[in-house]
Amino acid sequence: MPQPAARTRLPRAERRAQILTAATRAFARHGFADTGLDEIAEEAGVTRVVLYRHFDSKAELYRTILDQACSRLAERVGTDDFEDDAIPALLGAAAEDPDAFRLLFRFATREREFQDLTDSLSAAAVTVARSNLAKQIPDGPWLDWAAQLIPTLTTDAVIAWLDSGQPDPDTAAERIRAAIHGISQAAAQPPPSSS
Amino acid sequence: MPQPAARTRLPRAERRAQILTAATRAFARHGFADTGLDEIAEEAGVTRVVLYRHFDSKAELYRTILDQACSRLAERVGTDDFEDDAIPALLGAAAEDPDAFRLLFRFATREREFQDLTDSLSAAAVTVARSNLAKQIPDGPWLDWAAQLIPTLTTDAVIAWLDSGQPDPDTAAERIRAAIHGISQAAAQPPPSSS
DNA sequence: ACGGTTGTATACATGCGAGTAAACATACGT
DNA sequence: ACGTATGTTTACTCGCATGTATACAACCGT
Repeated sequence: MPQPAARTRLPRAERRAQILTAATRAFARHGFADTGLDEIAEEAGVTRVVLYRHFDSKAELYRTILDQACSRLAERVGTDDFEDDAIPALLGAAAEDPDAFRLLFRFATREREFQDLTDSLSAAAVTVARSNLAKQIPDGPWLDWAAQLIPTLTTDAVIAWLDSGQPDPDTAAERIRAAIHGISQAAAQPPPSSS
Repeated sequence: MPQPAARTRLPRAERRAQILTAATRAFARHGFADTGLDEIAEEAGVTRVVLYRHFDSKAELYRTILDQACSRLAERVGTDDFEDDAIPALLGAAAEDPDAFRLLFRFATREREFQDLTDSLSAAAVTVARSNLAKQIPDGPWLDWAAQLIPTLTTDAVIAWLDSGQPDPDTAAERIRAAIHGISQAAAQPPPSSS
């Protein structure tokens, strides 16, 4: 039997879970629009028909994945405020499910149809960053600049950390913190006295 | 005449150019897949049919835009090496055509069908960053990390600069440079001797 | 005033991926 | 051994955005 890959026939709940992880992996490569159902089915080692026995549509499957990812993230990092240990928490979440993290921050945040799911997240991040920076940076474009840049820098740094093989998380947290500090320092430079 | 918007009837070449800029604006909002032809047509103040009198397909239109954007970028920044004035050059290019810049770095780099157009660009950026960092950072995951992160940080910083209203470009260049420096410093920290 | 160019309107063609249906196959619990 | 749950196969339907065809309208140079 040259088919050692997938053990067929899982109980419903497990199959569902397995489809979710497989789909997350598949979507994490090219996002929603550029990932076909057949691709997902193949990734799960299953026929396209089976997908529909567990999810009503491609969109519902995707939303389920995104919901789950957001929930887990909120669970680890906290919704409202970003404590001092937010970065280690973020790294933890990313390490726990790298595909979900990549999917969320590399693709989902840019996808029209699903921005309702990610907007609150992003907006919150920017707001928090902004309020943290407000102590050091006067109101104006440079505050906007830093407040927008820092959240994306953070998630990009985490993704780069994943891509580079997840070296020591404590060091990573330290360095990401330093990078963020670098930005806020840069933005807090002596007022743009020009020349 | 309740139609003050678009002056109709342009000579062919100008119409083509106008379509290109309008399409760039439209695509820059949600990328290739999530932007319909009707949206583009409306943005150009023209019927969908007219688009096809100038371009064979949506894909060809998109590739034309991307080609142009890449060319202009290369023209300003240089293909091979990143001189010291690369950042001001990048800011200049972004200011000259913000939509194209956003389109290129926020969407096109993540779109499956067009990665052939952007991959060389991205790959070059990472390589250059890497060689620049190699002086300060030993080979290993942290070098990978910084080499991947710095290019994306740079383009994200430029986009954030655009979004915040393009305050003084010289200051911006300075601050982006500082942010980059921050990353490379962070990555060059004393070897991960760990706790 | 005429011929070509540019644009409009409208209706249609087409393809592709999502989604459905129905018949068959086989593991698994009991 | 039997019935149910799970999965496969195959062959569909369907919607929708892309792409096309045709006839009409108006501007523009000469």
